[in-house]
Amino acid sequence: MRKTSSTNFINQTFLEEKCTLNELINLLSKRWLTDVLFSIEEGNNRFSSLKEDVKLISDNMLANRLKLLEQYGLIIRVENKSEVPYRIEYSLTENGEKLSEHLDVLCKFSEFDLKMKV
Amino acid sequence: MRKTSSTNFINQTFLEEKCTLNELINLLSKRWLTDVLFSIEEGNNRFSSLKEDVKLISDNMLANRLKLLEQYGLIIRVENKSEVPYRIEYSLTENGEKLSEHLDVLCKFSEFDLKMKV
DNA sequence: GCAAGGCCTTACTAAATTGTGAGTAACAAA
DNA sequence: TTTGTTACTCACAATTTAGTAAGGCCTTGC
Repeated sequence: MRKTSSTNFINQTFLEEKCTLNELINLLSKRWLTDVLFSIEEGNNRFSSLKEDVKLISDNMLANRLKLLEQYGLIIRVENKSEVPYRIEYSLTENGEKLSEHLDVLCKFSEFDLKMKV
Repeated sequence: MRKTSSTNFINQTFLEEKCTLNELINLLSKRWLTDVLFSIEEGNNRFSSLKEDVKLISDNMLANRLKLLEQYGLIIRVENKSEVPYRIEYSLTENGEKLSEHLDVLCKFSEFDLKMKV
């Protein structure tokens, strides 16, 4: 739970209200989040296959990042409770795909142009 | 100082090595950093004018973000010690401008397409 | 000589994020 | 009836990041 009276919170809110880019970057900066997004895009559409594909991620983090991605409308979660065995599928929304394309561009930039830290 | 033996550090390193995008996002996610970049782009090229323009930022943070931006080759710092009064100027590098353009695109995406948190 | 302005640095504290380990609910197969 | 699978949840500890307050160094103006 965040402490809404802290300077930390106030400053973040100030920046997010000034420009939505700050909110997007805040989201993207959550560890594993973009990796989960890309993994879903590559066809890993179940909790278990994501966990296998995104190496080193914990259950806790995976569940949390999936929830965030869903809240922001970047992925959708579909329950197939009738199926046996019990099965839930994730897939990118249109916005999720758009974002992924933007990230590809940024990725190329970082790969070829950004001078990395020493 | 970071503790290089922690899982936290190991995981971050793993992700950055897997894809440089993660390193870029880590950089961008430092609070105030993109705002400082944009402020320099808009012509605020001195410590004091940046401090005035990027509201609520502290000296400490501003100095740190300037250092980071310089390390990553996104801005350059020029000392004009001969000038009176003593004067230091910051400006974007070519890469800094490229990045700024990429961020503009992302900003539009976040503004028009991203569903924000409730 | 002393205060003021510009550009930081440092030590410290507060708060946020990430990781760990255990546990849950629903269903099925042995 | 115990065990296994899938998809999580929760409390807590470890780590990292951000903010605060004070001070330092250099130059100029009075």
